[in-house]
Amino acid sequence: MGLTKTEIFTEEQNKLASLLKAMAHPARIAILQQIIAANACICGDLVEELGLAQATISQHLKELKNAGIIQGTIEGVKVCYCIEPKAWALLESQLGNFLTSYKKSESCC
Amino acid sequence: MGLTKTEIFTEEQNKLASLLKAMAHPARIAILQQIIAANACICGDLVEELGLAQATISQHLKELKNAGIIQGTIEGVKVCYCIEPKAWALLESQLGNFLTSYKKSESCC
DNA sequence: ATTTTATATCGCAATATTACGATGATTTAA
DNA sequence: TTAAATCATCGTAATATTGCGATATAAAAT
Repeated sequence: MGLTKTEIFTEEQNKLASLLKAMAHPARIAILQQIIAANACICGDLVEELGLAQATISQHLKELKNAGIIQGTIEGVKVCYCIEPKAWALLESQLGNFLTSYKKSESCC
Repeated sequence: MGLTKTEIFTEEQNKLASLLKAMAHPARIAILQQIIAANACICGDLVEELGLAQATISQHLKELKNAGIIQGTIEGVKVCYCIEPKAWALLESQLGNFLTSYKKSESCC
């Protein structure tokens, strides 16, 4: 085996899982934080900021792109990355709903 | 290789990543939703609700437990699972901070 | 004591992830 | 045209994940 049975879950569950999966790595969290902190497109100075090889960073960026969380535009020799506002909004709403759906109750272990 | 270089990231980045990773699977999202929807401990009727084998569900529950997101208490023959309020609160605050740190700006691609 | 019920663990096969060196592609500079 | 800079992709090794049957464990019922 080794492959997730996506058929048995809802569209929403699968989508949320894939967004979370894309973020579920410290390097990718760091990348997103840098992009957000720059408050603009970041032209991959990420290799120097993080301590990972260029190929590795590129791969992480690809995963974030595939998940639709970021987008990259070619700017001369460089490529500028920024947050995809739609995906981020989806994440905020879906995750927000999910997280706030739990209310601490006393009738529990 | 194949193993994450946790040393080069902050404690917070690693912690958030591990929490996200634990949730980043449709089955585990479904499990959490069921636990939350029950608004109480759920005594593993999960095997019938989801379409996965008992061994698989047990494994997913273990991962959620290892991440500290849920806790299980033995109740006779059954085991009752519920959300770990502390972990959930951490998730809400950390993820909340992270998600709201991005403000859609126009100076972007 | 034995059986039933509910859950956990083991072992395995298939696949996915992580990391990186090497190489390729593309645009600007010389 | 050639060289430099920047990023993507390929190939590969190490490790992790997913799923499940088989089996183990432990409490309750008989």
